[in-house]
Amino acid sequence: MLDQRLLRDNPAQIAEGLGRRGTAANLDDCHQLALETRDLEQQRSELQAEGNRIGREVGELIKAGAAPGGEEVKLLRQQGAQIKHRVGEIEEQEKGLEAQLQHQLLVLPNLPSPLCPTGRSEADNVEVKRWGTPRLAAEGEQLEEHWQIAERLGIVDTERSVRIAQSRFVTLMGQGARLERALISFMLDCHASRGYTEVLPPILVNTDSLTGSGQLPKFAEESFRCKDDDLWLTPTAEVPITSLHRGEVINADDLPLKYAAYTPCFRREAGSYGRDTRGLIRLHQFNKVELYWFCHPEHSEQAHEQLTLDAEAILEALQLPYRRVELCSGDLGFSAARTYDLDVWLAGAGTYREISSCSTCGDFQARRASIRYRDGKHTRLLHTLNGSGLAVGRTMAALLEAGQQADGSVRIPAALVPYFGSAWIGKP
RNA sequence: GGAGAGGUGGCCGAGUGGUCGAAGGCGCAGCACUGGAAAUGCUGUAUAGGGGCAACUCUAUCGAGGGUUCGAAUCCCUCCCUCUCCGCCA
Repeated sequence: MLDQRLLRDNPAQIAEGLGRRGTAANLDDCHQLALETRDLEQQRSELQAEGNRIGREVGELIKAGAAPGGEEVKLLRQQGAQIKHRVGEIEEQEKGLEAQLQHQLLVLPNLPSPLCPTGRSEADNVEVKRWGTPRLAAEGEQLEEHWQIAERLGIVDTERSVRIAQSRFVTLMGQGARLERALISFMLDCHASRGYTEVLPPILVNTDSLTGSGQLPKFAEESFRCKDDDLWLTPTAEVPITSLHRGEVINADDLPLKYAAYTPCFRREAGSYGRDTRGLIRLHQFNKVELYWFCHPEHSEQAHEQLTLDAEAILEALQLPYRRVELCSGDLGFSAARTYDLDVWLAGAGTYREISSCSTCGDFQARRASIRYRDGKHTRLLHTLNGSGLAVGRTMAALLEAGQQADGSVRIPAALVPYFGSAWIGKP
């Protein structure tokens, strides 16, 4: 959520930031609302001060021996009642405006960081780094896509998953299931050794949690909902982890807090009909290990670099070639101020594919979720950062395509062997 | 699901209508004492919002919302949450 004070004092700055995102918003309305709300608050608090004074006076008079029913007291009572009435009226107005303002603010996205390159769409994103050598088909070699490999090896059952649930769900079988589990453990261990605290949070989350991280109110149609319970299936561990400290004040000395959380993630993928219909790329349910930092505002830029490096460490350990792309202002997610996407090389498909998205959200989520740190006498909003480390299904896809052999088997990278228990899948 | 108890400041805990944002204690910070420390003493120590260059000041907040009253932590209503016991259950 954006700062109300900034909205009152400098709406032009907000307009400029939203403009860079390509978001057109009726800020005039919003700005006006913020000013009116403040004015009403002023009026109200003056009246309340007057009312408090009268109340105190009545108390003193009675204590000093005045008759509780006497003229003097009676007059004050009438005044008090009058003020109370007016306060009530103003409060009602104020509540209405406040609700409107809140509603408008909650659907405004974060402002891009000054460091974020300006651009309109994906096409304007900036590649900042490449690692590894993408595997290309050798002469006469036909590289398969991961879903072909998986089907052939019998490690993913798509058809029966439709029976169990519906399309865009998969069931992993045998070595497929084992590989997924191995990847999760491997990633968590890796991050733990780099200073992250492992977290296994609830994956049903309440409305406040989704609002805190920015998924609600604007993107309700993206999440699965248990409508009898005010609970939703979490679309990413970012949601429960943000709320892990919702409403808290954290000692500056304890920052940064670094968490690595494995959760299944659930997304309705509304409006993606026909895209990535095969394989492990786009599912209603998928596994992800998420990295999350709560940090001091002064350190968040550096933290963003570090978090991204920590995600990249997994790709490098698995010897998966990737590129790092900085998203332009027009391609940023709702809560992000700045984002690096990591795209892994899919050898069979012959393309780079997003496998991680590492964002700094500045104080945007912290304001929504009221997460502050104590710095001496003051409490201030801290900064939150998140990034996939990594999306597990897509990692498996990349591994299958990268490790495929002429004999139809798949070679497993050395780092994963202790977890997977074998260096091969489907070795005859 | 059934029965009961309870929600007050960082924590413990007092407070049943009137200068109560809230006694007391613990914790924490500063100062004094000390060669240094402990112990002791003194002082300070919530959050949010508004106004002010600032000192400061006003308002709100005792789980949440509503009501009674000139005045509510305290009385009334509704809701939420936590804990204990029983039942069921991985």
